[in-house]
Amino acid sequence: MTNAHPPSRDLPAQFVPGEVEGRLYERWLERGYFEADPKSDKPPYCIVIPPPNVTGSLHLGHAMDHTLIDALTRRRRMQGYDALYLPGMDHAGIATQSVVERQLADAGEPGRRQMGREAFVARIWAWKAESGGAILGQMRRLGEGVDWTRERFTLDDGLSRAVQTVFTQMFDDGLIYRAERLVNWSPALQSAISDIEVDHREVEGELVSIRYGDGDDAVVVATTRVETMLGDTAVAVHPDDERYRHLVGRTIRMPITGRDIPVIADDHVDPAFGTGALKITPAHDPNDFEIGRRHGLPMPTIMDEAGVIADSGTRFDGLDRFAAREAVREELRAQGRIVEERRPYRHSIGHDSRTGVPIEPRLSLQWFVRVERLAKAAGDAVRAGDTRIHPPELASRYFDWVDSMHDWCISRQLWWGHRIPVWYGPDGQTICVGPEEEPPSGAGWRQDDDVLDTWFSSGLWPFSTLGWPERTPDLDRYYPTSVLVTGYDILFFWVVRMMMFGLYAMHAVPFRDVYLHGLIRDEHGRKMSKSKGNVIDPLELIDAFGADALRFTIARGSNPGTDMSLSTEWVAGSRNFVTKLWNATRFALANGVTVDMPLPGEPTDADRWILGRLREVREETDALLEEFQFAKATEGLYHFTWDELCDWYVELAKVQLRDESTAQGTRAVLGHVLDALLKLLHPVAPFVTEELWTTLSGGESVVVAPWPVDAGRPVDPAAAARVADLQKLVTEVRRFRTEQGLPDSRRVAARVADVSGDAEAALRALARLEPDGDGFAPTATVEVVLSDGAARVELDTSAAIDVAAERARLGRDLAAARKELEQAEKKLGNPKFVEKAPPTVVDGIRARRETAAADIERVTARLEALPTP
RNA sequence: GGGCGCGUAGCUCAGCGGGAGAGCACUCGGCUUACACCCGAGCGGUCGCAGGUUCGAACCCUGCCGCGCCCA
Repeated sequence: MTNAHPPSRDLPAQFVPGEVEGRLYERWLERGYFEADPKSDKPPYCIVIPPPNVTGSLHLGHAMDHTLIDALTRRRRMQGYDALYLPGMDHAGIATQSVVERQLADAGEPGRRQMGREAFVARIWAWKAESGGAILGQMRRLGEGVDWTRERFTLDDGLSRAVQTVFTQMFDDGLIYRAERLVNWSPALQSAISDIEVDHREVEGELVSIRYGDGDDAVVVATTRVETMLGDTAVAVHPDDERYRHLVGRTIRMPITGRDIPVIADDHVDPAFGTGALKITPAHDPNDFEIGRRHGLPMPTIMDEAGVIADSGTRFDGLDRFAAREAVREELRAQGRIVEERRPYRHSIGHDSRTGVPIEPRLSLQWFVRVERLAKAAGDAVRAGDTRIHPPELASRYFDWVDSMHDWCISRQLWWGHRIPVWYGPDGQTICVGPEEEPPSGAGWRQDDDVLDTWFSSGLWPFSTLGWPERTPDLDRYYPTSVLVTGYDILFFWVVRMMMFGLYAMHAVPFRDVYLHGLIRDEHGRKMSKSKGNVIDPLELIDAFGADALRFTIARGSNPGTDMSLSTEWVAGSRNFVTKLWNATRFALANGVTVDMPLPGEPTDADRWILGRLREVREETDALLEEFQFAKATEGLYHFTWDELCDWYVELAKVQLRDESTAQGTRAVLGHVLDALLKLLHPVAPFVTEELWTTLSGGESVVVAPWPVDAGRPVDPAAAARVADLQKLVTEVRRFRTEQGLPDSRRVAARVADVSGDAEAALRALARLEPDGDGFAPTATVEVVLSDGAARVELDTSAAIDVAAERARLGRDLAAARKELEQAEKKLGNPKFVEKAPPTVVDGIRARRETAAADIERVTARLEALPTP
């Protein structure tokens, strides 16, 4: 293999992320590693980005999406797939329009209505050009392996064509209709919004009981929105309610408006609730609307788009709805109409999820998607397993939603978005104009003013980005996409819509797997919010600790469907891990390690052990990643790297490297393990692994290096057991030293019995023991029961030992062994246990009993041998 | 009100039928030629409460208490 960049075989003492990340990323782009190739003979793998809003900047939620998607696609690329991570952004209708409107207001410029539609939309485009770049820059900082040649925007020409095409098809299929309905109206946005854009929250309001009518004909009704009485057109009671039977069919005179309204009987009135009589305001309450429809009641609208009382024919016209509430209440009070007031009265009301303003149900003419058939298909596809939801617990939420979905209001009274492709003619014609058709011209024709809900276009994202409605090579190859990665919070907003549209337009699910991650919270599990001041900016974390550290932290915390807590300390911990990896590789390089050296024909126990562990870890990592278990996979690699490779193998390697007979084999094993480990870590920590792997291997790039399918060797249980014994022995001697206050710098003469030659050399190095020379006079003995019998280390501490400390140490050992013996004997003393438990379990307990008994005997002897004070 | 989930070491979490774990924090000792962003040794928990199933329960079942989320 020829190398464009001959490796320099050594590394700076410190990894400084800021100095290498940009350079590496540019190199990856130059070489086109991230560009997909539909003509390739490799199997395809595709993930489309959940498009961030152009308004914003990357927050930790995005960083999580992006880290996980990038990890999945990088791994597949290494596994030999033609992997496509497709980037793009969402025009985010309401959010973006609001931002620009606020900018205009702040700058004291004319508002959008004064500017006019065309100028205002042009203004947003200009702003988008400027702000859209911020996110792209942040994605590069995170190291995302996206195919920039395929970047898309929900409002670009191709995607707009896709929107128009789907709209037309659905219109022709009768799946899109226009109707006057009571919709969720946001007085703040002055637009309709869909059900899921409404948050229901408890508020402290008031419940006011009002008397309508007089004398025997009086009826008391209660309401939390007194002002709506201006739009009342009936009072409803239950047909079987004796209290009101005499009133049904008669009229009752309203206070303030002086209108006579009918008393009607309707089964839906709950006679047990309140007085059993209900005021009916059909144009301003969903239930009242239904009752009004059933009884053919008039439906006067008494508020305008901004929530200001209008056309009520009363003096309250012009008052904001909340001011009107007070004013109407006071007027009623003055007229002696108020029977009771409960305040505060806690009840749940809908709020516009974007602005937080209470929703005003409003009767208006809007466009809807008839969802029944589409939602059923979306549910069935998951039931049939065509798309799998991870974690499965969240599938039930999905089913609940699709199985009881209401028609979707898709028109928005905004300007920024896909304009509804419907034209109205001078004689009342309504025609839907497809992308290949010319809109009607001539006097009296005009296009619908509204734009589509943003989620309408994001719902098409998995195929519109691949070129639909054209039948492009990309579309043929990458649809259905492989996985969708997103937060569970937009399961309904987005995932359901993509399922519905994908099945409708493509007749196939949009993705095979859906991985739903949780939210990133602060270090105490609280939601991050600007008002709490606990928001962490991912770029600051990248600046402080490097992109790899942030990515590693996110991956390590991502259990399916579960929120994670994150603090700078955690990211610092990941940075430390990256540093550890860096230094381990530096150690290898300094000792002449390269990859592809032939593994030793006669590996040492340590070699066999670490190669076996590598095999196991690689298999676990693969299995976990296939199940989207990012946290567990990452955690496993963390511990393998730190606790096994660095803490033990590298230390043992130092001994082996000093010995001619094992030095070369050790280099080969270290090279082999690091080669595989760097590859395994690359998907989550791309920068540091690239820098280390290219230096170590001289290879072109780990981005395109093959995934280590054959890493390691089959486990050698005997060798593994001997290494475990050695670890136990070393730890026990270290413990003795610590208890005796013997610093590491102080070598202690020791005589070792019943330990193999190799192990003894390792023990002496790791426990800082020196040979027993002339005049060796042991002052203490450390005994350890190992898998094949007891080992003994006699130590000459060259002074009287601290007997009290040693007595304490042995005392703890004795207590532990006694507890162990007691537990084992209790179990074995239970005949039912011996009879019913599996033999392997019983044998295990027996072995523990024997070990404990031996420990007690040994420790007791040692204690007795100690000099008495 | 319905549904889902969670209560395990000071904090954040993993473990989900057979010996209570991790990271951080804390204590003690160390600049041991990869690493002080480090090394070594430790401290720390009636696994929310109460019943039940089982030879055996943090783990399965039931109830209760507390918390979160989604939907009404």
